[in-house]
Amino acid sequence: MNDTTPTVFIVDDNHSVLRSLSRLVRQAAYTPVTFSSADNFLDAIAHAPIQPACLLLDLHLPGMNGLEVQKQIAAMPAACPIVFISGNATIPATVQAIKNGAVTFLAKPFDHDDLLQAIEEALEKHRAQIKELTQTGSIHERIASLTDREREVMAWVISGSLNKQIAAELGIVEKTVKVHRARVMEKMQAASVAELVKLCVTAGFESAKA
Amino acid sequence: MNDTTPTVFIVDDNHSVLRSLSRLVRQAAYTPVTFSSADNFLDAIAHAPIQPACLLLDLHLPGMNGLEVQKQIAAMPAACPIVFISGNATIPATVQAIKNGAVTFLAKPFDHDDLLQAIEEALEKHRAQIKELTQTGSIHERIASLTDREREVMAWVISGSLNKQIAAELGIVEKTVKVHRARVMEKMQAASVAELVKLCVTAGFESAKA
DNA sequence: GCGCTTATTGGACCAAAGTCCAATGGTGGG
DNA sequence: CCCACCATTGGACTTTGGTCCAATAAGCGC
Repeated sequence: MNDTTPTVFIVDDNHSVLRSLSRLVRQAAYTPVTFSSADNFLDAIAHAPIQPACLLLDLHLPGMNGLEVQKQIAAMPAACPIVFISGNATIPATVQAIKNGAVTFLAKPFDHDDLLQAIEEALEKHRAQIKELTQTGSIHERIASLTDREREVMAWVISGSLNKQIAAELGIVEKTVKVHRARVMEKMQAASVAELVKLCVTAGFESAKA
Repeated sequence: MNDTTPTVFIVDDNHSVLRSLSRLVRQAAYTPVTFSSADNFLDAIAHAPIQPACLLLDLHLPGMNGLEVQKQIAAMPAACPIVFISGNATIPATVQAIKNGAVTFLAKPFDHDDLLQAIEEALEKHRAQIKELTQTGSIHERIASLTDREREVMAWVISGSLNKQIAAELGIVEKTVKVHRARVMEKMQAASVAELVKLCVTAGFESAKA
């Protein structure tokens, strides 16, 4: 699993389809990994390391609908983008799939170039997703390293409150606020209030304000 | 045009379709406004006031494709959400429509409830869009009221730079930076650097940093 | 109990930011 | 030519923030 070629997961209950898709993917210099059922796939990726990948998913699967699979994958942190494939797709299903974030929906028979293009788009999307995730993840770690009091002080700081106002709000002395504030800046690795605010915005940390 | 009932634009080249859709919309307590060609519609909304609305658009139009219309509408500031309608839609067209932001894609024959639900979703989306727009619009106005120099100083301020650093960067004295800075805070109606940063973030104003 | 973390506060001090005052020079329009 | 706007700077002063030093007290796990 330590190769540099992106992984392309393929889930289809038809083995001959799996084989031909697999061959196409391999020829495009990707690493195909096939599954004949949704459950197998979900089990496999649940514990897999995060790396650029995408999923070619048949809409019609025995037992579990493709849209169901999509929903479950979307709930995972580093959810990989999905390219739907189906022989007899309906408009409503297509709409649902795309609205839920699928990269595209290919109706069989499809052009091979369309598939490769879709895969590339999906991989690019996943790369951006992973990058985003590692960044915000790092910020969340820093926020988690704060004590409750420090988080509380930070919430007031990024709301633009003065130290004395924060002190009054928390019922403590301004000096104490300064200490917490200094710890916050240190732990958050922010050199200025401006940077701190940006970190909190990208991490979705809400500011206080009574 | 000063009613409180949301407007539902309907564009279709088939007059009987227009009539029946119009009737449906009216029964749902919305105000239908019909157009038999895309050009007529585009002309009409180009100068129309901004208010909650949505568009029921036939994919197949004489002269201009529905997706083309979508593209042109998307380029407008307060673009209203689109609900596509088509009798013989293809999967690729559906994918494209949704990826470009359409609320949904209804294939004829469709359930009346589905249409009404789609309209409601589109209107809700537009309301949020308008709200967002008025907020960011107000911020953009304030940014526009700044002089070039003030904008420049603001870019450095929200990057977390100290006054003396900004001064060095712009080749001026710290005192001058203070003056510009004060003007920036006043014009931007920001009580603190934290607020200023948030305003710039929501407006998409990028911070400096060599 | 001892050590660790956390929250709290004090004092002294410096750097930075904000706020008044006032002034000069350039530029463009009426 | 005068006015309005803008960028620029100076001085004096207050407020605020940041940084050292150090200390006390509560809670918690081994």
